[in-house]
Amino acid sequence: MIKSWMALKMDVHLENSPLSRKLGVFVALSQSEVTVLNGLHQRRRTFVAGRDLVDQGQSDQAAYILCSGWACSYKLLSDGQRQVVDFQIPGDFLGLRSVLLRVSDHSIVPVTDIEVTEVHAADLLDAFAKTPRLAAAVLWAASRDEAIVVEHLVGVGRRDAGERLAHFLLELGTRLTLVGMGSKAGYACPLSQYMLADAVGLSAVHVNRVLRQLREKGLLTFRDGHVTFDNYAKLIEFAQFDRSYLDEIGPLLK
Amino acid sequence: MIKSWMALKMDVHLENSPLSRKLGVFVALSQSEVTVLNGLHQRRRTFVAGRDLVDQGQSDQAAYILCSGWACSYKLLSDGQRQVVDFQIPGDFLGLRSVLLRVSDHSIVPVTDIEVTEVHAADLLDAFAKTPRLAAAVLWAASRDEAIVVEHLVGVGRRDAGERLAHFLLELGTRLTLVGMGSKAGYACPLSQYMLADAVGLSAVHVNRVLRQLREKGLLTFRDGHVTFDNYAKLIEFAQFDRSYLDEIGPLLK
DNA sequence: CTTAAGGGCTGATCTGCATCAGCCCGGCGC
DNA sequence: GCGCCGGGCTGATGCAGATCAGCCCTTAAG
Repeated sequence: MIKSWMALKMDVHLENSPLSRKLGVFVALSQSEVTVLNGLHQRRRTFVAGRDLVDQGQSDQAAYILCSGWACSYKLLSDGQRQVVDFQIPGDFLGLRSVLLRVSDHSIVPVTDIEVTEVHAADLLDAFAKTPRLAAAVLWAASRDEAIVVEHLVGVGRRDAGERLAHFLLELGTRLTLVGMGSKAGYACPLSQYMLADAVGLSAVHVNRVLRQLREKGLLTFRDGHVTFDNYAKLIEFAQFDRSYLDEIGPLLK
Repeated sequence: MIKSWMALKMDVHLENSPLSRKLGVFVALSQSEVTVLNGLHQRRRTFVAGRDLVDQGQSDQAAYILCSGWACSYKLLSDGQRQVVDFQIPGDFLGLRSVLLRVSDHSIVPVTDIEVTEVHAADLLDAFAKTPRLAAAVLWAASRDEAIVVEHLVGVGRRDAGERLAHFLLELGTRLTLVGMGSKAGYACPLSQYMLADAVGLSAVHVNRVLRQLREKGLLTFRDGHVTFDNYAKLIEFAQFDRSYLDEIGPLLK
């Protein structure tokens, strides 16, 4: 059986990559802009699940655009604890920050086998010079990434386990929907409960229990690599989810 | 008595603003670059402590550079809980993200009376066009802000109360030192224990207890608006503090 | 066929932190 | 003078979630 979160792997048309799809939701990209964008998708590479791509403390000038599969950026503490900062899905950048800060402050590991395209700092600057609107769009994407981390911080700091998990899974669903990999019904999700635990700052045991509660409340089901929203409206209400930070676009791009 | 965190207020020379001082730690700014940078410090404004500057959900195109005083960016949950995302000190940007995302996803309130200069998106783009190195420097500053939020997330998600507080106060100390407002001995700090609590995701009561423990362990003292590092080396060890995310500079600027 | 490893799931117990309740002190308006 | 309010500080109690210890199932390797 082909895992559906890999479906795009067989079917990436450059004209409609997840990145241009994501950006295209907000900016009507002109033909030339799409061309420049596609020009970034040159050096194609693949990585296998589980083997780190970037290591904390490593110097590396390259960033990547994720084309298919899921990745995970995390930080390791010296006592072995792990905090997942964010998961990346197709259309997201990997390690953009490592290009700016000399030392990567986090590690990145593919959750599934992934396909990426390598982007050097120079390529990006070139592209920006050609189409300023694209520069603004990428800057917007980076700001959105920061907003996601901020929302994540709020969840971990101030929401209880149930709300936190629900909010997190809703956010992923919204992001996936924007690139055509999810809907209000649910989405394919390759995360283990352990990874989920490291993301929301709980123990895996507790994640398991809370998922059961969410299921029993008829809100969502997390099973066999699939998230099902059993009652989308009630879930949004329960998690106090406000999606505006994910798809609002600023004045620079209007 | 003049509160020392306001000292700069009386003494801001444009040639040596906190922002250029911060950026200058890493990039040798040329005379013309400093001139462009100072050109940003035109529309000067002041705000009084406690009155919100930017409100969650508000549309606002202006960003600010903080010249003197402290500010605080936070998010409010509908049940009244508050999560402080970060404190801003002189040399930091306020609301840069609000310029890119149409709706501000957070609120900003001055902790003390503050002085800022207003920066419109257009000014910034102008400045970038004039000196690309400055653009890279500002981009670096934005990335650093994101790294700070990420580190904050790790603290809230995976560090216990003591480490978390110690790490947080150490980080503030390092940032203040870079703009000449702190040292390894300590710094003036206008935060109440309540604000601290909202930042590290604890209750004010517990913050109070943990501060006592840190004091009794001879690590640091938080009293009368002043943080004193009683044993800097031991504190860094205790909090597992690694400052590299605050002052490393990337290949783009070398 | 056997074994081992990873993931899901569960009950029992323990603990870090929240919550509630209250006191003390200094500054400020009346 | 008084009362009030914000901030610091403390003890008692309760609970959310960690930890420990285990069982089950599926997959893959030997």
